[in-house]
Amino acid sequence: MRVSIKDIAKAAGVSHSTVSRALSDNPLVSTETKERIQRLAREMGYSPDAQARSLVMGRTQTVGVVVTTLADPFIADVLQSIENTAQSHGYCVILASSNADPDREIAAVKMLHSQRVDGVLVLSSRVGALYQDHLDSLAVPVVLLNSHSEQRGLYTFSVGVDNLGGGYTATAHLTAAGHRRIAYVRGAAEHSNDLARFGGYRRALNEADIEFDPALVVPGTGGADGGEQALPVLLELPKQATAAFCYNDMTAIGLLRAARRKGVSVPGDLAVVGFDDIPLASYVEPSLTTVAQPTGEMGERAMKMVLDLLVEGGKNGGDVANIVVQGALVVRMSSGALRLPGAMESDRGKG
Amino acid sequence: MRVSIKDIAKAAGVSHSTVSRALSDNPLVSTETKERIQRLAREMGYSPDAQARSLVMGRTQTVGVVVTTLADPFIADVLQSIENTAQSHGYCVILASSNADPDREIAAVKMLHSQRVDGVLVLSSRVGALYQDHLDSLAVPVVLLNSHSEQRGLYTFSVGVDNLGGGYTATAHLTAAGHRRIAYVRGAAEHSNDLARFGGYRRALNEADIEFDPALVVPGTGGADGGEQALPVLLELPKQATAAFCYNDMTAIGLLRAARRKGVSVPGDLAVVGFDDIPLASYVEPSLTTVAQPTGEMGERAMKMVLDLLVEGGKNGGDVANIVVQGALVVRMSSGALRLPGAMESDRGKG
DNA sequence: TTGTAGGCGTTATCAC
DNA sequence: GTGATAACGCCTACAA
Repeated sequence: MRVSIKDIAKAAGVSHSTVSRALSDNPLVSTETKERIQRLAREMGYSPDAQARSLVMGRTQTVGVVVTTLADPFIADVLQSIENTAQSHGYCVILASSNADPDREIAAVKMLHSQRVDGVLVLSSRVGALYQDHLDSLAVPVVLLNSHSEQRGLYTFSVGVDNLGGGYTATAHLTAAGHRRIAYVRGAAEHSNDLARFGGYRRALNEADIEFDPALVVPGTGGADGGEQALPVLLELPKQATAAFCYNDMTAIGLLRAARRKGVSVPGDLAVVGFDDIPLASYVEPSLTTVAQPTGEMGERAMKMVLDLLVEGGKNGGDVANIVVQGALVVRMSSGALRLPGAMESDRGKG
Repeated sequence: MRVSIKDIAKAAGVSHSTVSRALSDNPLVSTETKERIQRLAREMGYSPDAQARSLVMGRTQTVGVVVTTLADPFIADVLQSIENTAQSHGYCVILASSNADPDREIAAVKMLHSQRVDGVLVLSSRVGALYQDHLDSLAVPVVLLNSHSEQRGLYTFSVGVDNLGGGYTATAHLTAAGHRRIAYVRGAAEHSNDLARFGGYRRALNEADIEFDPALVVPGTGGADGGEQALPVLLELPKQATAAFCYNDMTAIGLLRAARRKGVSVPGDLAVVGFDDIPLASYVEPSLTTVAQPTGEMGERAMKMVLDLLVEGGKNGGDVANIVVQGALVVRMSSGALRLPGAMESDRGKG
């Protein structure tokens, strides 16, 4: 049988209100009875009922996290960090995955609504107008993490990496090494992340007094296939590129793979830099120079943002409260660095 | 303002019980009023309060999932599948990560207890006696997924891959290719998974009339470092090994890396087979032959098991109800196959 | 077919 | 200090 405060009250010969007070360490209870009750509760295996508590408190101490897919290691890492932060603040995480399917997205939001979560975090999604409306109807703080939103929500804030700065850093690393013919392999068309990273690329070129050549911008997909398809395009250029900055690591890895097949030496013939620093990046051959997204920091800051908004009301009042974190350049072999690759950085995938 | 059934009742001019019935599609309500109420509920933006409902129903429609770390792609994949299955059955998932820390493990269980989850899934953990006791105290079905338990729990069931069968398949693949000096690189010492895979290795040798040579069994760690350290040991063998079956993919990948550095050709000088089929496996050079764990199937079956136990009472009555799923050999380049590697299998890591 | 009343396990507001 | 009593939002006998 499940033991409630009433059971404890009976056993202790007091009223259930006294038990409630004793368990919440209310100073209005004599130390003696307090201790007696707390001991009793422990002995009887009492566990407070969060549902009942939320009902009367109006707070569930719960946040919802909507992810597109857990197969993406970036998302998994951020989620891990969110969960850690939530846990250490006494919050628990309800997980909902959408597979980027609009129907499931709104189903997820409805579910979180019914669960009366105190806040919501949305990871790596494209938040359309309809989705945004549903999020708004929750009337709880919403933090978009690495997400692209078409429309500003009433309760919506965001955390993301500085894509422009990252693109700049990556490209500047190549110009500093003396490259002047630097290609940019794009991600999915018209994605704001892609646009921003591209902007950083152009700024770095500009700063190095390199004239921008549209021919050096080749389309991609955001996946490895995009990088593979980019190589032949690069090879057919009248004036060869000596380096390529790719929208993300998967694109870069596709490029690496294609290069190996064609006998193009990396970094000898072509230096390559990616973006994200997924686990794969340190294992490919040559290991990939890239801009690391601070997943841990992003998850933690996003979760703390929700927590803050919970105490401050949390309605978005015009003043933008969006956080931009900085990526860090991780220099490995693919960009022509001379130093040895770092030690193995993880032992993921133990079976 | 949050709208409750009472608000709807007022607006509709009926009692709240009628509203409750109408919303749960109870046949005792006239179709007319039912439709009127349902329309009203929609217009007013009603969302049922799951907490309140659980309180009276005694069921939360919620399961807890305890993971050691989300950084492990195997765990992330299984979790994804669990969430999908839960969602399509109207359940929601509360996530708790433990980082394999005993304190956090029991904290997680307590939290899930307070949340009154209807069932719990534990992923890739070593479930010690203390942990098991806490799980038992929940008095809800517990399914251990790919976990090693020291002690049988009262409400505990399990789902896991056939490690022995997988080890056999992997090794038999090598014997079939004509190898007779086959090494086994172990995982973490004394882990039951390792023991079972090793058992499969021995069975395959036996079946191929190859005498077991203890010198061919070299220690590992379960991580890439284990594989790296294994190579020199293999090279110093008086009678060279021509193939190696590794405890898992990370071990195999470490071995591959070390081989490349030493100029040992794979699969020419040494054929290598792993276990798990993590995403990395198809990207390393040469791509890794391995035994794939059916993560999707495992997650789905584990979740369905919980669901089944929920209707059937769910106390473990002696008759073992443990599920063993089969791994599938994925032949790539590292074992000397002649056919080309498959197309890119995923585009993880879009940033 | 509908309304009334009670209770699920808490916390909070009163009196005493 | 402590004990009744009333919520919180919902479901469900039981009555009408």
